Amino acid sequence: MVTFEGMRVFVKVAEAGSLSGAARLLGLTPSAISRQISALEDQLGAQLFNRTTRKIALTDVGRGYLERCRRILADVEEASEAVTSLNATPRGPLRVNMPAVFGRLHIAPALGAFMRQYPDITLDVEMTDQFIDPMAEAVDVLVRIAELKDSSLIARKLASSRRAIVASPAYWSERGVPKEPRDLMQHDCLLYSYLAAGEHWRLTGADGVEQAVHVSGRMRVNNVSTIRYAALDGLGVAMMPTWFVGEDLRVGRLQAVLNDYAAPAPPIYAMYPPSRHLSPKVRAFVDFLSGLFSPAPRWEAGAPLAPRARGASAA
Amino acid sequence: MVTFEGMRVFVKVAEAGSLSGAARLLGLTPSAISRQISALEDQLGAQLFNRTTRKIALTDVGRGYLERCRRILADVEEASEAVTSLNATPRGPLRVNMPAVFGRLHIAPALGAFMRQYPDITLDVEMTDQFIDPMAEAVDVLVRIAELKDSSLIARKLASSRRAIVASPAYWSERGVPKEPRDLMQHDCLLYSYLAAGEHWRLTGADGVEQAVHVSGRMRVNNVSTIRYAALDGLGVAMMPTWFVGEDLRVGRLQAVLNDYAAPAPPIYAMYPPSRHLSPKVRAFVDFLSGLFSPAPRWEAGAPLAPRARGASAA
DNA sequence: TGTAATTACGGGATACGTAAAGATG
DNA sequence: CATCTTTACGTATCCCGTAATTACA
Repeated sequence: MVTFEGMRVFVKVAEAGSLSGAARLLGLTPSAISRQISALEDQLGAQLFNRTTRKIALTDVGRGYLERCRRILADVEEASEAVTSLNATPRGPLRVNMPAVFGRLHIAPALGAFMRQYPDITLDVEMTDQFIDPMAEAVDVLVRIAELKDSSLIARKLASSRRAIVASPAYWSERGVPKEPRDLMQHDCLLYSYLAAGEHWRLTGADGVEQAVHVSGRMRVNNVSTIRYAALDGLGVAMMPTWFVGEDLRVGRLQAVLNDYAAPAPPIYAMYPPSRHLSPKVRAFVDFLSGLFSPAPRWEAGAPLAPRARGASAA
Repeated sequence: MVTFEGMRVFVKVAEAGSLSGAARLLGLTPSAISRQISALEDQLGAQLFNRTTRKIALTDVGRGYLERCRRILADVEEASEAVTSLNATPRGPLRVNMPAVFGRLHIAPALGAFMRQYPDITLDVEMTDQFIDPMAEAVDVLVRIAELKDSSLIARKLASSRRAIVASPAYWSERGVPKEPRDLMQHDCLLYSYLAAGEHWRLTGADGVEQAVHVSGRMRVNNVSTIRYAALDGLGVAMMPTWFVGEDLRVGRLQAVLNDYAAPAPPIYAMYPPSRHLSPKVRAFVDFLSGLFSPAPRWEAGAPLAPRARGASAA
């Protein structure tokens, strides 16, 4: 079958007017050029050049073929450049999927800046909390808050998070502030029923020892927003990710206790299909997300965490 | 550099929706397909497919490239077909060069039939008697009357010819008919000055013995037509190619003697540049010429050659 | 478990360069 | 005689198939 390289050689020979000249231009030997042209002529079943041992001249057929070849070679070049330039500046549809609450709180407010920075990107944001298959759903980037499990996706850590023990200032004033994890057993705790272990809160002390405190309360909810509202209402103590209640803590609507104890919280990841040639739009978005949470996520920024009330634990 | 074969594989994979499927369609192994796609992606510096081990899906870049590839491959195909179809039916400009006298006598009268048989051929007839370089002059076919000499051209013999000893019936009546070559020494011979050996006529008898007869006369001309007119006028004996005086002999304006002796005359050749792929228009014309003179050229067709007058050699 | 994609490895086809021959100005 | 085209020949490279690996349904 006729080959791209054969066409290029043919055009070069026609331009140079000789096989030897084309050979010099292409950095090959005349024999290689001769064979290329012969092969092309055989494949076409027609003579492209009239040749003597001294000179060559295009045939009528060759002249017509030359024009077509020039056009085709230009098209090939243009196609390659289209790909690489498409690849150079982020553009085109970008489909991202993120958890609803986290997305609304920490990503959505910044998307305007992203859209302004990359005017050729069309953003399609979907917020769902269940994990999805990015290949099947044609999603380019996935934001997930979860411990990394084996996956066929590339995961880039955007931020870490921790859980805080929070309640409203009114609640702490009324019920007292716990000094140690076990004090929580005396409190009305708001339980997150999505986790099976919802009734045990695990806290790791400064000494590295983890304690599991059995907590109880009158409300069990599978929805973090409901828990937050309950906490704001002074209905009890909640253990919530800092990314979720960071603003509440900063403005003092909620106050955190036992800040010397660490509670595990899954990090936030951006995930995307693996490929040796990462598309610029995906790279741009992931870089954008990464910058959003570095050097430190906003929810960890300086803010009053602890209640001012110093009352002892309630009776 | 990106290759047509790579493009074909890419399109097939996109159509099949899987590397394995494309491999089956193309009669190759999945590994070959995988490498082809990987190489294409490397050359373009961009990902064309999102892949898992189970399925592949075009990227946005790949979708765009696919369309361009389809277009390019169609153009390549069309260019090849244009060449082969152009090459299939004789068409286009055909430049032929032939000797003026021979052309006018034996080719020109038949060109009408040729033009009607090949309506797509544009004929450009040039009549010159000197040999030309078909490459330099952009001539496709050359008709020459000459002994074949080393040449870079393909020569196809169209017809053979011989020389005849002719004079007008009146001349033979007046001067008598020669019975043997040496009788010619007693005649007024019309000499052709183009040949250096014009003053010796070489005749080969039935026994294969060649005799060189020294002839003389009062006219020496470098132009066969002038010699013919002189012969018609009864001015003397001429040795002329049968293709030139065939008609005169047939109608009896001239009569030939010594018909048992053979005189050498160069054959008629069609010549054209060598090429492994002979263009149809050239083939058509050469075949046409060949048919024109076979099985026997008109000038050798049955005709009265010998003078009826049986008078002995003149004194 | 079966199928799909990828990678390592060995063998064969392809294409190059070198060298020589033929030819032309 | 210098240069251009073509062909023969040896070699290096490329590319394919086989087989093994990994991943996914």
